[in-house]
Order: sequence, then C-alpha cells, then structure tokens
Amino acid sequence: MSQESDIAIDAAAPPADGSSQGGGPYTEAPVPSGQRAPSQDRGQRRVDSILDAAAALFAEQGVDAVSVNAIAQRAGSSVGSLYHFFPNKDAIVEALAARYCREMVDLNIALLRPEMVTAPLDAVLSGVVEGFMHYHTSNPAYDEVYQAALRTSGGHQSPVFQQVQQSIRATVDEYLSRRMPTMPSEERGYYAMTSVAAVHWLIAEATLRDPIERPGRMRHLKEMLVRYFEPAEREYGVVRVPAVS
Amino acid sequence: MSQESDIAIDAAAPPADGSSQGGGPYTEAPVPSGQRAPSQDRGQRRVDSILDAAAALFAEQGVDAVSVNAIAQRAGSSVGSLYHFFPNKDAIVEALAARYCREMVDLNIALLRPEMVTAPLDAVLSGVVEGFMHYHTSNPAYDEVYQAALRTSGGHQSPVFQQVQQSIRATVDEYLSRRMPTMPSEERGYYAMTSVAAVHWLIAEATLRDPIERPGRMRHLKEMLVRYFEPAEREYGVVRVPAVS
Amino acid sequence: MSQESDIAIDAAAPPADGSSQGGGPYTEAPVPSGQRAPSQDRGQRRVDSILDAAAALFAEQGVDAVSVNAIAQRAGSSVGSLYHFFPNKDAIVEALAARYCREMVDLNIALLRPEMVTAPLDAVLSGVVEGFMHYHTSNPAYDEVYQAALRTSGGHQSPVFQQVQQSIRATVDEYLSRRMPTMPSEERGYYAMTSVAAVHWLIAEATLRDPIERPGRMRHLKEMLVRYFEPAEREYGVVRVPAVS
Amino acid sequence: MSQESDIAIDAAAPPADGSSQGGGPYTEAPVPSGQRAPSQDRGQRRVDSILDAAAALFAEQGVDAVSVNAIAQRAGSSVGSLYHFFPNKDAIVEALAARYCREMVDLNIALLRPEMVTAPLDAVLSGVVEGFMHYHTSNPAYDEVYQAALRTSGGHQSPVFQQVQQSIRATVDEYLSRRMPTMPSEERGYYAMTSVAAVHWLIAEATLRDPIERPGRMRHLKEMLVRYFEPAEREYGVVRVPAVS
DNA sequence: CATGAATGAGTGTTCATTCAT
DNA sequence: AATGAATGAACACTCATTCAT
Repeated sequence: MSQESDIAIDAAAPPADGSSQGGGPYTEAPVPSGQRAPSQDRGQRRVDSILDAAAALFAEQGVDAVSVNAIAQRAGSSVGSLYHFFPNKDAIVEALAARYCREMVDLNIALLRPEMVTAPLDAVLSGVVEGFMHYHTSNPAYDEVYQAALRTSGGHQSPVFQQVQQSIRATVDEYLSRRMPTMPSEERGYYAMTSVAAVHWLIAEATLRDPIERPGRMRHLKEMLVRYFEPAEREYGVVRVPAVS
Repeated sequence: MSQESDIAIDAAAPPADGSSQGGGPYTEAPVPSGQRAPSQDRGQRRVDSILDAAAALFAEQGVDAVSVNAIAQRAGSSVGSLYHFFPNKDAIVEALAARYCREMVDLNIALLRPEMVTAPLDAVLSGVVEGFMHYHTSNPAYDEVYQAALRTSGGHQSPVFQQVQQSIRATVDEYLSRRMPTMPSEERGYYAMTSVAAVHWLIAEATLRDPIERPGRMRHLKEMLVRYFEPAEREYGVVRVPAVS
Repeated sequence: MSQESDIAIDAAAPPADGSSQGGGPYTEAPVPSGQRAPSQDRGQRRVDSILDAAAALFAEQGVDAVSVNAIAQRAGSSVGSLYHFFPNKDAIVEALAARYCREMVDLNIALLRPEMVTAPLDAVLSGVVEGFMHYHTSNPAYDEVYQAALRTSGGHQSPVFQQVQQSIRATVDEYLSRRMPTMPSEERGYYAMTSVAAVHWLIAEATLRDPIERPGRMRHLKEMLVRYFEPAEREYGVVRVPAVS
Repeated sequence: MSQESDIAIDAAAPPADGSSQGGGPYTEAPVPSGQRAPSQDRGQRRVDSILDAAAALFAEQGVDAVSVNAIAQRAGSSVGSLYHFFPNKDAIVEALAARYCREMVDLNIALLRPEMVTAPLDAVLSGVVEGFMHYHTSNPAYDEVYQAALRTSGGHQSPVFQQVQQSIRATVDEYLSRRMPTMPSEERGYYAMTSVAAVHWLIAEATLRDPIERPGRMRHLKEMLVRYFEPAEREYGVVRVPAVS
C-alpha cells in the first residue's frame, strides 16, 4: 500500500474523445471500434466485480484490513487475475476512488443543473443534502476509500480526490456564479468549499451514528446551509431567469 | 476575539499538576500510597514518551502503517518495554485517543465556561473555532487516531470517542441551555451535534489542505456557525446575566 | 520369528499407491475429478516434505524447540508456502501425528492379521515387539510427537492419538477375542491396554537408551509379555482353527 | 531453555559430608554450622516455594508453556529474586528433577527395604505399584519434568535422571540379588530395568487416562509383574531368611 | 488471460535474562 | 537480597506480489 501507483487515473475528468487510447484496462471509456469489444467487455466486467468486491469488503472491515486475496476471492476471481488488471493494491483503492469521484461529480452536476439556478434556496440545498445522503448510504465504502486515499497520498493531495474536490468545487462555484453573479470570485470559492465540506463530512458522520438521529441531523444540516447562504443571497441578489447552459 | 481563545488553549494544555499520574500504566486508578511515586513517575514518563512517539508517527504515516517497533524506537525504548505498559498495539491507539479525549473535553469546557454565556455569539464561536483549530494543528495525529478508533470499533461506537462525543455534546448542550433556556431540549441536542460536527470536520479538513486557504476557511466556518445560531437566538432569546455555576 | 515381523513392517510402510492423495492439503477428502491431479501431487509432495522435515527436526530438538521457519527451510520451502498447507504450527504436529497413527494402526492390523490367531504366543509377541521396535527406530520423532499431542490437548484426550489408542486397542481386543473366545470382555480390555502400553513405552524408552542394551531389553519385554499372557491362555484356552475374517 | 545450564546438580546422590560447601543455594544439604542458618533457611524456603510453584504450573501447562515470570509470580516472588537462586530456567527444571529423583530413590529404598526380601512376590510388587502410583498422583508434574529433562539433554542422558535411573536400578538390582542370589548379574540387570520401566511408564500413562480404568490397570500391571518374576523365582529360588543390611 | 502455489520481508507479540534501584 | 522495569532476539503468522503452469 505504501508505494506509489505507477498508473495515472484520469477518470474524474470525462475523456475528451471516445477512444480508449491511453486508458488503463480499468477505465470505463466506451469502445467504439468493435474488434476488441468482447474481450474488453469481459475485462470490464471483471474489473467491476473486483471493485464491487473491494467496496463491500472495505465497508465491512476498512481498507487496510482487507487483503488482496480476500478481494479476489469475493470477486470470484484469483489473485493472479486481479493483478492482471491492477498493478497493486493501491491501484484498486484508487480505481474505486476514481469510480466514486466520477459518480460524485455526476451527482453534483445533476443536482446543480442549470434550471436549478432559480429554484428556492431551501429546495436546492434539500436536494443536495438528500442526494448526497442517498449516495453515501448506497455506497458505504465511500468514506473508507476517501480516507485511505488521503492517507496514501501522505495526507495532502490525493491524486484522485484532489481532482474530485476541484471538480465538485468548480461545479458549485459555477452554479453560484450563475445564481449570484455579483458575488466576488474569491468569496464564492470559500462559499463553495465550505458548503461542500459541510455536506460531505456531516453526512459522512451521520451515516456512522445512530440512524434514528439521521433525519434530525439532515434537517439541521439543511437549515445551517440555508442560513449560511441566505445573507449572501440578500447581499448579492439572485437571478430571476435561468442561465442558458 | 482571539485573546479568549488563548485563554482557552492554555486550558487544553496538559495540566502541570499531578492529575494524570494514574496508578498502573494506562489506567487512571488513583494512587493509594505515595511510596512508589518515583517509579510511577518514571513509568508515566515512559508512557508519555511512547504516546508522543506514536502520535508523531501516526501523523506522518497513518495508524496502520506504523509498526510497534517503530514506535518503541522513536520513543527511545524497546518493544518489550512498550509491552510492559500496553497489552497490544490497539491499546496504544486507545490510550492516545483517551488522552485526546480528555484534552478535547477540557478544551471544550474552558471555551464554554459559564461566563461565556452572555458573550456575543461571534466572540464565543470565534473562540471555539480558533481554540479547536489551534488544538488540531498542535496535535496533527488527532484525526488519524480518531479515524482509527472508529475503524477498530467496527465503525459504530468506539469505546473511547463515544465518551468524548457524549461529553462534548453534553458540554455544548449545557452551555446552550444556559444561553437559551427556552430552547426545547431535543432541538438543543441537534444544534449541539451539528455545530460540534461542523467544527470538528471542517477544521480537520482545513488542516489537510493548502494552509493559504485556512484563514478564509476559518472565517467562513465562523460565519456559517454564527448564521446558524442567530435565528435561534432571535427565536429563543439570550440570557443577560451569566448563570451561577 | 523375525521373518514374520518383516512382513508386518512392509505393511506399515506408506503405501505406494495413491491411497493417501487426499483432496485439500492435510484433509483426506476424496478427489472428485481427476483434472487437477498434477497440482495435487505437487501439493502432496510438498506436504510430505514438510512433514518429513518436521519429523526430522522434532526428533533432534523436540517439538517446542523447533520453529516453523526452521521446518520450512529444512523442507526446502518457505514459511508462506508452509502456511498454505497448514493453518498453524499445531496443525503440523497433528498432521504428523495423524500420519503416525495411520501407520501404527496399519502396522497393528498387519501384525495381528487373522491367520496369526493360531500362531504360537511367543511368535506373535516377538513379531509385535520387533515390528514396533523397527517402527520406532525408523520414526524417531514418533514419541516427541506423541508427547506433544498429549501436552497440547491439555493432557487428557488428544484428538488424534485418542483415535489411534482406540483403534489399536480395538484391534488387539478383537485379536484376543478370536484367540481366546471365552475370555470375558472386560478382562480382555485390560489385557489389551496393558500389553499395548507396555509395548509402546518400553520400546520408546529402549530407543532412548544405550543401544547396546536394546536386544536384552527386547528379549525381556517379549518374555514379560509371554509370561503375562500364558496363564490366560491356559485358563481360557486357545482356538485351533483360524477364524474366517 | 536451550542453553546448557552451567551448574551441576548433585542431588540424586546423597552428599558425602554434611557441609554445604560447593552446593548451589538450591541444594538441601543440612546446615550444621549455625552462623548462616537463618538466611539459608529463608533462601531454602524461597527455593522450595519456587519449586512448588513451578511444579504446579508445569503440571497444568507443561514445562515449555510456563514462563519464568509466571513461576515467580505464583511463588509470590519476583523474577529477579528467582534468578538469585537459579541461573536460568533449565536450572529450575533440573532442581525440580533432582527433588523428584531424591524422593523417588527414597521411595524405592523404602519399598524394597531389607525385610521385604522374604515377603511374598505379590505383596512386594503390590506395594511397589501402589507406592509409585501414590507418588505419581501426588506429584502430577513428575512426568512433565521427566520428559522435559530428557528433551533438554538431547534425548540421551539427562544429567539428573541419568542418576536416578542408575540409582533406582541399583536399588532394585541389589534387592533382587538378595532375594534371588543365584540369578546371574546381567540377567538381574535386565529384570531390574524392565520392571522399573514397566512400573514407571504404565503408571505414568494410567494417571493421564480415565481414572475409572485405573484400578483395573493397576491390577493388571501387578499381575504382569508377578507373572514376569514368578518363573525366575522358580528357577533361581528365593532366600528364606532376610539378609542383614 | 487465468490460476493459485510460492515467496519472504515484515508484523505484533513473547519471554528468558539483566540490572539499576 | 529483593524488585520489576528494561531489553531485544526470536517466534508464529500475514500478505502484497510473482510466476510457472
């Protein structure tokens, strides 16, 4: 787990073209040319089953406590086969992280889609909180992987989550720039990172605690966010017409 | 604003008096007779140096990546000696967690001491944020240990942090009950856990990121908390006279 | 006298056919399909070489003094490989015990085969003593393993040797029931366990002592056994016709 | 346990003179000169309590499984104190062995005292079997220590039990020489070692097995010994008058 | 591509022994 | 003498990774 993976994962940013050139065997870029499709499909299925197995085990036992053999076994595969797709254990964690990142980015884009610019603040934030809450509960390994990626990268800049943070922040930033065009850029950046962090971590914590508290926690999280943004909306004003994407 | 946090930080520092010279190593049983004080001091010093070494290594590499031998070596000790004081590696993590918990609780109590009940909201929250920020930067292993304790305990209820959560929440809850006596108890509970979680996690994240962002992040965290509590203060009112402890 | 023991000894040698090629390592599950025979042969060879190495070292140094690494090294293997076949050190001891037990039972059956029912007492006992003596000298670790198994099992009922004791006693018991059909069952049981114990332990001790004494010791062991059984033969009579198996 | 003890224990052979010179602190030679008696008594008491503790733990867990610390603790002492009396763990085992040897020899001498020369064979053997049986059940660690001593000494000649074997065999041999003066010396030696071994091991085994079988086993052991010696008595005759010691 | 036996450095832990107090 | 903290070599065992089949 400690050595650097020698494969750069570029999944958080959607590939510019549809060709699969340059991607490792574990990217999900669609295959336009038919010649190697079946083999790649089979490979993709294997990769997915390995990642699913890894996610399940990570959620149960934590990343460091799960052995590569255990992942292979749970995936109905063998170690050797697994090492055909991933150069080392870290790469599995990173690939999983990349998958989560992609999904997170997609989720974010979906929740903050252009027509939401004119939606009432509480509706937008409620959607965001519910959406991420749902994602977290559906992907219980998310936080384990997130933490592991932070740890692996020496604590500062995970090669994967770095991108997702950037990406999500950029999405939020852009959304805010459309909703409150007069807000200064730097200020907007802090609004983005503060709200993103609040949503991320309070939801992550809520999923660990007594589920009975969860609705109350979510209500207060929404409320906190609404109150956080309200003064900004009063100060900078909100657009009336949705921006044209 | 910040002079108050300085006061608070002093309270969080390990007390100079003998309050932590427990009976056996790693227990806190009171010392019945004074005869064995020197040996116990030596033991306590050893225990402390082990915990310090562990904390330093945990912060650098993460809990799971640090070997017991490495801790002993860094502590200027030997494995065998280490195992005199701790039955296994987990016990080291737990002891460190316990130390952090104690300090966290103390810090919290100091920051929310009775005379702060009538202080302006932003002063109180600023002190809290600065105080915890300072604690986090001074104890970079805090979060590693916290996470490890969560993982070890199967994710749900760490035997140590469970207490600190309880304790901190109770302290905040009590503070709020004095500041806004008419706020319903259940609501108060959610205010407490939401604000505690926000402070904890946003500060933890801020320490991992680019330090240049930190002041902006802290400013927004304070602002978010102020805005979160302001409506409650307007609704339930704030006492004018500090409660008698 | 001794030509019979030679016959018996051949029976105790590990069978040349595939009777011991069990399914998994160290289990004896039958092999459902033949497809994986080569790999299983390799595994069986490894298992055997590990057990041989263990036996040699146990005989030299005693079970507790031999490290798992030493066994692996002597077997020309590695620890990891060893742990592929045995879950822990005890399992090696037990597997060796099981091998010894199987061979002991086979030897016993061969020595007391049905046609020996009408053989002269001294011929039978001479064959038994010579046979077991030969087995002990060929397997110098036998007693170390036997003792270790007794120790491991808390002293009372080793899961492996328990069976061999039962089995050997039953074989002797059945032989006696055919040779002296009128002897009461309970009495027969004591004759069986006493003679089995005498053979076992006196031979075990003889192999530890000065080899020069050994022939004399064996002569006296046989004599003691003959004299032990003679009165019983006079009292209960001996059959004239061998039983049909 | 594996290095050679550098202290020779000479306890099996009664000291030629009563002075304690040359004995380690853990011999039991009586102290004639009064000057150091109290200190030596205290030391002797400590030594005894250590040996008692060791014996108890050895019987429970086996020699190799018992740590020196455990012995010290059970003896109400400390490791350091223990190491004042014994140079290493092996020395404890050997000292215990020496104690057992002395007692065994004494027991043997008592059971085969001169006036037993004319006693009926079955009475003598019954006494011997009962006596040793009683000794074994009263000293459950005996066999553990015996085996450990055999192992330690490379399997062939334990520095302690070697002597006791010699001594016991000599006692029996001498008894036989008085009971059957015309028996050839070499033959007598084999009678002695065979009967001693039979008594030793069959009783040792009987104490491990189901206690309900024990009376039957003892009855058959006596019977086997009686039948073993009877022909010799018929051949060589038995003296009528007890020898004068 | 697939397999899983093989590897061996590395881990947590124990324990006989020493030595400052 | 007595204590028990300190030591560190050694142990049983794990697991990421390789490679012959």
